Amino acid sequence: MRATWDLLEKSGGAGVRMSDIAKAAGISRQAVYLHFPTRAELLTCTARYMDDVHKVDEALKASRAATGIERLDLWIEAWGGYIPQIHGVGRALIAMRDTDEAAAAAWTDRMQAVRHGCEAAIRAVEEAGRLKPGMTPARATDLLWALVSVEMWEKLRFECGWSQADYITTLQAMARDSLTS
Amino acid sequence: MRATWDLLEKSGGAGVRMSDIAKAAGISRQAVYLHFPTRAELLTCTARYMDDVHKVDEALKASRAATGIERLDLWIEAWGGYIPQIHGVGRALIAMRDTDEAAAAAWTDRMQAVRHGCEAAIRAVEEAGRLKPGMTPARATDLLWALVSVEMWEKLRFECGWSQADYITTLQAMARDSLTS
DNA sequence: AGATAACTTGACACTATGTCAAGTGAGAAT
DNA sequence: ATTCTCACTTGACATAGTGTCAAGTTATCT
Repeated sequence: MRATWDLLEKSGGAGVRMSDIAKAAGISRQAVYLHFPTRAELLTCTARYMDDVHKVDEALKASRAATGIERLDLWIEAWGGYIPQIHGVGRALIAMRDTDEAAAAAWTDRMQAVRHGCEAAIRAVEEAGRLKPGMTPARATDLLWALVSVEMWEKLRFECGWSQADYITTLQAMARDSLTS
Repeated sequence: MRATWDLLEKSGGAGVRMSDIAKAAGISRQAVYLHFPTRAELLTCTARYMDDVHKVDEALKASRAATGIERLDLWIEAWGGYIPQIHGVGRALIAMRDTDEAAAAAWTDRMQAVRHGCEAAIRAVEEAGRLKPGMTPARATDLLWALVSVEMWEKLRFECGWSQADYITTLQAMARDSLTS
């Protein structure tokens, strides 16, 4: 899992084969399959392992403590700050989605967790009476979720050349402008 | 190209092999290579063919005639309305990006054209003096471009279950709220 | 009658994942 | 001291899809 992590981080998630991972781990390609039945499984286990090492729960604690619009800001900062760290594995999983059922399910599952974070942030805004008029919580959650997606981050960060700091502050502003009053 | 189009439209862009396309076109798999050297080439030619058939230029003409914020609205409506039609081919090209250099270049090229549309729309807003304070044209273009990306459309349309009409009106509102004053 | 273009069939190379079988070497159990 | 077990090794193979190549067929044009 460490080898997978390193390689995917280095490559940005593309072009990493089972044989590359095996070589990096110092074992034979076949030996990898003694631990993980498929590539998809190796990837998802690696993702979970990274969550543990990064102590994701703790990192998101700060945003959970806040209320109202501040909670929205902190959520974007927390999750948006985590994206770069999981980007390699995420990219690899996203690429496998089209052909591999298990990879699709694993990624959907992870993104569902992110969605719950978005939902909670929007609920905090609503409870503070600051949800934009005409906007339902469900719709606001959808929009926020799409806004903080890995694909959006990739686009702004790499294709548009934004810095990570720009990404965070601009997305915070955009969420505030379009979801709150 | 017609067979490719049909199959990709039906499948949503995944799981369409050269042999499927050949069969649908009523020729042998190898014969496809007499017309298109690679899968990537077939896909990009099909995309261009679709642009021709759909008369994209004409469809975007309405938005080009408008000014100010109306132009932004019309641009989102025009391009956003075209996404469903090219989605199959787009999806297939996006999926190939990671492994195929040519596919990556072809898709980037197409998206660059969309970017120019975004740029023009933002310029119209700026010329009307309605660009959000603190927002540069470049940054606004980046944001609009990311907002109207195919990936964002897929997420809202399929993963969130929005209707096409919802997608258009909500994105228009979002762009207005976050990019204009 | 012959040339040409658009095919056909069949075989093959390549890449990557995943499987299988037989063997090896180190440490634990007895 | 022997045997057992486990984590590995090597090598071969199946499968799926793309792309290539060679040889043959068929309709049409000259």
